[in-house]
Amino acid sequence: MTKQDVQTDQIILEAARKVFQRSGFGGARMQEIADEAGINKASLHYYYRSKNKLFQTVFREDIQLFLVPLVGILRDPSLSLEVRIRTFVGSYIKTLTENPGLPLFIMQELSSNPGRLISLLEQNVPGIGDRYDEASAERPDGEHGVRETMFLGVFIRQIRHGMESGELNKVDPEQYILSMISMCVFPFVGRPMIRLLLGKDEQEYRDFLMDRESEIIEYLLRVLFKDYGSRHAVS
Amino acid sequence: MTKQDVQTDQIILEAARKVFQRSGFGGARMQEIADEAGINKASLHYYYRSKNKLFQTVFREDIQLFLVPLVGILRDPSLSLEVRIRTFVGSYIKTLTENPGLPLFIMQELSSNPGRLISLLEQNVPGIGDRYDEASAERPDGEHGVRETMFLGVFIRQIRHGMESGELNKVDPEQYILSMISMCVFPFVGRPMIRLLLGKDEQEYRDFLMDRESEIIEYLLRVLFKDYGSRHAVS
DNA sequence: ATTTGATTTGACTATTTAGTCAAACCAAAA
DNA sequence: TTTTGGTTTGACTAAATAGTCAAATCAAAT
Repeated sequence: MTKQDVQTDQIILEAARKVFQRSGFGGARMQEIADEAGINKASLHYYYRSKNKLFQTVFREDIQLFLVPLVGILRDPSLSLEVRIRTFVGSYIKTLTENPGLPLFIMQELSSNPGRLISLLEQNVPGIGDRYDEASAERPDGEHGVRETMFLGVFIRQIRHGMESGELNKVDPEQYILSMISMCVFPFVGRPMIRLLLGKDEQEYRDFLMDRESEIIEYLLRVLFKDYGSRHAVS
Repeated sequence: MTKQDVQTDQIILEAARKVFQRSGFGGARMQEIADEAGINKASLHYYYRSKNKLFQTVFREDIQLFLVPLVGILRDPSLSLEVRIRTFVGSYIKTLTENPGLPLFIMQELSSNPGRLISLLEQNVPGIGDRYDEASAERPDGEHGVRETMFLGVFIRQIRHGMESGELNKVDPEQYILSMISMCVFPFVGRPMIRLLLGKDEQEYRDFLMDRESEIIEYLLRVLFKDYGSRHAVS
């Protein structure tokens, strides 16, 4: 019957996100989440039956946010290779700047419970976890070698083509993608350590991250495109 | 009086390392550590007074292990730029292959408690945390701009020199270092997610990581050295 | 004003968990 | 064999924590 301006369940969700990201599932306390949301612990349970349920809701949203650039940009068949790289890096840096705690949280929870990701993704993309599970060696022939193309197939084929046509330097496409993701994500995962190593305060590090997008793109294109040096003559 | 073949405190330490790495400080249970070590929980407290004490011991060792390549190789004044890069990547990949859970654990704990790193390092390198602490803006002049050279100064100066002499492409040295570290470390931090994205099982991913060292070095040199293309003509 | 149904709360319970302790154990020295 | 001092253990305590519940509150509809 009652309707508030700002929905309580959304406030709770944001509070929970904050606390879970700071302390992980095991370290998070329901009381802490209630305090952060400015409500009673009993109310917390009124909205989300249990800690597990609350966590699942937060985590499901987070993982989706994290995967959007991957499934969206990397699979879009309309993009040229260079534009795809530029767009991906730009979009990922943007997402992560807006949600700095996201990747570490996801990595941590995935690491302590890898099955969680599988079951979450299975709901959207049936069969994706097949090769992940150690035990499931059996699979009908004919599907072999297709699995890896689920998310990244378009991108990988594009790189292979460019290599065959002689336009690109020789690289392992999977290694290349991993490097791309690494350079985007790690600065957020390793923030405190990097800050210390580079001797930067919070503001300096934010500025540093602002410059990062173009720097990464530069590396990626220089590594991949044979003619990059001549296209962008370096002083 | 009694001395065992394998020291109990070492067994405990390894068990604790395993559990802490899996669940973090907050999520770890003393009972779980005791089980993992095959001893009674009371014995656990006999050897390490408290959970905090045990954690500190584990974390101190881990952070040291993680920083060895950084402070060792990156600061060694005797190495040429190319050898430094090659050695660093090789050494880091090796360390992380032997301790796959290390970086995620460190990143997580550092993130939920950044002060911990400072106080640990202060013991060895007094003054290192000065710029880290938001509040400490005041510092005697003359020391400014020297702070970042604490760990990375040798490396950064070497890159600057090469750029001035025209041997190297223009890059931001700090961004370059971050990219190098990112490409080494992230594959271990994001293991479960990358495995899923690339559709690899554990064995395949291990093989994939074995090839990574040379691939990263290739990227790094190609980005940095102007003549890399001609030195290593790519078919 | 009264009713109604959703929401909020303080007080409660049950369980988990870090940490303690006295007694038992054990291997070597006397 | 007895003693000694480090080690191990089961049983315990105190504190923290997830989850419950009946009563109070509140805002809108009648």
